[in-house]
Amino acid sequence: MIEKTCQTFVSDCHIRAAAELINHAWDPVVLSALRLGPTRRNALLGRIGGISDKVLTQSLQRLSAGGLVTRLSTGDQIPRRKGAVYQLSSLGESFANGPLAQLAQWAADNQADLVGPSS
Amino acid sequence: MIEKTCQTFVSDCHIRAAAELINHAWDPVVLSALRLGPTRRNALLGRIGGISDKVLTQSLQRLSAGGLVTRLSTGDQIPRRKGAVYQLSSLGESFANGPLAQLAQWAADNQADLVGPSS
DNA sequence: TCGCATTCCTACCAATCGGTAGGAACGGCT
DNA sequence: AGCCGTTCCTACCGATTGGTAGGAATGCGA
Repeated sequence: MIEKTCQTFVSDCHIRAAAELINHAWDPVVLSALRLGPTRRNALLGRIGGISDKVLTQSLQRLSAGGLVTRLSTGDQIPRRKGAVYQLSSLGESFANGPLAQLAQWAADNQADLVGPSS
Repeated sequence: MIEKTCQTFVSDCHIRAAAELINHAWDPVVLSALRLGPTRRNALLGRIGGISDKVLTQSLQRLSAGGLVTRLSTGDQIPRRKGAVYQLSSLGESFANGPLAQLAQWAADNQADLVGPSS
């Protein structure tokens, strides 16, 4: 999908690559929440208000597969462990502290001018 | 939806507001394409490869409703005019040249480390 | 006046996303 | 051993997204 669209509009085809990282509603929020440091799943559920159990799991899986988030199994690699901890990878950190932080900053600055669908 | 989730994780709830602007796959691409200047609909269709007619229309409507894009009716306000031209509003320009450009830049810099779903 | 390109809309359709509900595997505690 | 909290999965559901196809309205040129 990406390769094909890159034949035109070459200079900005990176936008599509980056957009896929944040195309899911909760992914940016999860990444932002992880900026506060390594966090357990359940702590994320509480810190992020309104996210459902399943979606958080899927989001973490997506972000892990994309290399933005690392799962620290406290003991071994067996899933469904209790003490699993998620943290930003170096790539995820550069993303969350870079463009994502800029995005949030811009939204904060232009809050008054934003016409959200729910306001 | 936003108001409720903002009760927790307040400092970064702006991320959700900003995320809604780019939650649709093609919106960031359209905004990027408009950075090159006021463009007619059909020119956008050609410049952006792979986007469908309907989706571009919807994207432009969304972005216009959000105040990021302005539609310049060459003559009057009647829709379905031939010479309609779209351009970034000042808000859209600050968004496209700010966080969106940063996003693209980051994606270009980290291109090698990105594991896209289609690669 | 007759096409023709352009803009935009309206069905449909498949795929996906987020949500709820229920349950399974694992660890910790008593 | 028994119970509970945590992590994660599955099955279903409604809503939304993006795509295709077809058509309507407008303006332009032959």
